[in-house]
Amino acid sequence: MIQKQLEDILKTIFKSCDFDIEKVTVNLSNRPDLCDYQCNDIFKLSKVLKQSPIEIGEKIVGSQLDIVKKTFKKFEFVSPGFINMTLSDEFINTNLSSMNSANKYGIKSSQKETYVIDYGGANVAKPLHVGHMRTAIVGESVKRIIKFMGNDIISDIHMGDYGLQIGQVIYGLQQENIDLEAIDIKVLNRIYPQISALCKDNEEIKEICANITKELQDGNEEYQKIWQKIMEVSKADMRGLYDYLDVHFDLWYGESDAYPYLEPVKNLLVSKKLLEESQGALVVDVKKSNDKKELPPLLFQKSNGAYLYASTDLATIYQRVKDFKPNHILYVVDNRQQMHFEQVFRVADKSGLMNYENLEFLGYGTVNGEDNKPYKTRSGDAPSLADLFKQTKDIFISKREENKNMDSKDLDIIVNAILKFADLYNSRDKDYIFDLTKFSDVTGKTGPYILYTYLRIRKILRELNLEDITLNNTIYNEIDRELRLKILQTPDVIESAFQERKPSYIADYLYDLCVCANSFYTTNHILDLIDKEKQNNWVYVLNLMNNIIKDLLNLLAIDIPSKM
RNA sequence: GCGCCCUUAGCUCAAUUGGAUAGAGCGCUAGACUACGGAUCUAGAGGUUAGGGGUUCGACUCCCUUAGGGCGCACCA
Repeated sequence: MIQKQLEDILKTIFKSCDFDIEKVTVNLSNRPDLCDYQCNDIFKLSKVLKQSPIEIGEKIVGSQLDIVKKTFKKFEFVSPGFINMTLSDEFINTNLSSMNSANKYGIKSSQKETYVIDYGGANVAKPLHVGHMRTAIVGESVKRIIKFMGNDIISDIHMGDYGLQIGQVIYGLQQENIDLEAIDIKVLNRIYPQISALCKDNEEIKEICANITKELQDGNEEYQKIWQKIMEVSKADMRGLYDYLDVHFDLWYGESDAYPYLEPVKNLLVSKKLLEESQGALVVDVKKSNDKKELPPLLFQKSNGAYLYASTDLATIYQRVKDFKPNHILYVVDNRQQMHFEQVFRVADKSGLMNYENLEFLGYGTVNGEDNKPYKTRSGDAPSLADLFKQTKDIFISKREENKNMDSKDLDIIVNAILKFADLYNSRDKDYIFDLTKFSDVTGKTGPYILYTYLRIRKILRELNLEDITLNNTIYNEIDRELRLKILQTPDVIESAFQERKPSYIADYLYDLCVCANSFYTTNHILDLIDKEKQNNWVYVLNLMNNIIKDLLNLLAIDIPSKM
């Protein structure tokens, strides 16, 4: 919240110079050699006031207010229109200690709101792959960030559990005469790809599978029994994988849970006169006059009476509104579904279910291999998550002889750190290249590097008594100052990660913080310091920093091993 | 064909949403310790931000255009 504080201070100064301005923006400096923070609003102000930037700037910088002396070591105007701010030691340290004593580093949650977040999106009876890992990792982090900001958030895995793939699997099971009791995850993982491939070039079988699906949805008892069993087996398997990733859902709902709400939604659409018939199907028009390209209508009900993805998504919104009255619903889904959600959101808005702006599409990019195509194993399949975890572990172990003797729990934590940090430091909405060897390195921008930094600092802190440590107003050297300034950014970083729904801001910042920490560590010895006051101050700062690292890692759902 | 997204150092990515000299990691080169954990740190080289035009005090960022790539275009999810 440093930026906000500085903005308020600047506003006061502007006012005292008779420059009445509604909003002042302060940014982190992009010239750290010149200043810590900067304000670029003079240009805008000069346009409004029709005065030269220099005139305005000089006047502001010349302000004799007490707060200026207190806050800044240097407060300068630089042509053509920058206000450069270098913070005073007092200001830095005061803020550090209030961060240390405040709950959540002094972040004030705005008004508390209720969110529903939809991520995971696993399909029952289909093996999970890297794509599912991405939504799980991103979604879990976004969820934790929103919760950290003081909101209520309900997470829903929203499984694909009632679609065509179920019909396909039931068909496959019947073909092979597999008993209910014999259905296990191995069978499912084998059958789905088999039948799915078969359907691609056999219309007849596809038709049969579609019919089975329809009958299942209509309540066919035999199919319901098989479906129950598939659900049971599949969910148990998913749970294992998600637990390993430390990803947890409040609700394990799926499409099937939305079925009871299809009728009410249909009635709603009818009452609003939105439903039209088109080629035997029921659709909702979603065109807008300013669309560059005509958006196809949302297909609500097939000509054979069956419901689709879009219809259950609407029904799910209906259900969520009824159960939780959320202010926001967030969807962490593949970028390729953008158009689908655009249709759904428009219909939700038109029908009065939920406002368009409160439905957020958080698309994520594809996980690609080194050829820049979706990540596949050498055999050409999408690798299963379980295999991926094992492979990551093996690669990490192979990095160093000592790793062979590591505690297996610690190894699992590190595997998580490797995969999550690599995923999250990339922008959510962009594709990224999946390179396990690189990700599991301990040097460079990786999860292990962060963990290593944390652990070596912790080692020092454990040697010392942390009670009664205090902070005075001294900053001892350049790297010390750099570290303290870096730490001050924490609340601003969390805030913007929340606003943009971008965990990558946190991952990026964590890395910067650790670089600072390591640099500090090599320059300044602590344990053998004779100057106890200095030691006391540094321990205070490092302790605060490590608490921050731990909390930020937690926002990325990354845990800390006992040692590495 | 139409629409959306992308193209930044050899490779993988940033750039606080229009600000100053475009930053990191890997790789490469050269350094620093009898180690509070060297799985570290300090330097250096490396760029016409795909090409061209425009908007303005100022453009990787906005607009137009050309080229290349990815994705999507109603009875799958």
